Amino acid sequence: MIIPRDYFDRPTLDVARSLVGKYLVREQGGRLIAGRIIEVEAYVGTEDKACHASKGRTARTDVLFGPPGHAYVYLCYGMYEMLNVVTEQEGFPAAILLRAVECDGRLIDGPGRLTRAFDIDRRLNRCDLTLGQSLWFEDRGEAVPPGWLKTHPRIGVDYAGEWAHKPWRFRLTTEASKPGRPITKRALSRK
DNA sequence: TATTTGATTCTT
DNA sequence: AGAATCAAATAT
Repeated sequence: MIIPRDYFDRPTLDVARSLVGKYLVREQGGRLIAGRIIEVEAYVGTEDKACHASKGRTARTDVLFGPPGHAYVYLCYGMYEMLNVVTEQEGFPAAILLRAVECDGRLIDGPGRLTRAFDIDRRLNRCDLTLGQSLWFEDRGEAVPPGWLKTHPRIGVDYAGEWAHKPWRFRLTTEASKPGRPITKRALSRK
């Protein structure tokens, strides 16, 4: 089921939590690629100093103030495209950064790697992500086991003072990163 | 108009 | 620890 607009028209932290375990799907020229969402970060309102909207409504941040369910894609560090989905009602700027997905058993870990793997760039900025065209989210009915969703501080936002400490990063514990599975010689030689 | 700075990743 | 690389924000 394609995730509809009203799903994103809710408190951003709620959306972020529930988005983990859902799927990000990319379609272009007949090629379809889908990844289970493993890690996201929430950016909430003008008060949140880590949120780009804290600088006010500019040409760049305008989309954050718009209706939910649209893409906010921007260039970071001159080389990496960052994919976000806008949340909450029109007029309230907030979004969720997609940081990691699991694709065919492979972990694509890092927002820049994710957009590269899915061939996402600024051409998709302001795109409607609820139409099932080019890029959308799917609920495939896979429940996240209780206790497997962990919160952490957001990454790379030290400049945001107090706001940098908020546990607004959400990550799903995966088989690969599960504790209690020490690497053995046998595992290493297995390949 | 000039300089600084990132919601990062890769190499040394 | 530093480079790559550039648009947006900030300083001048």
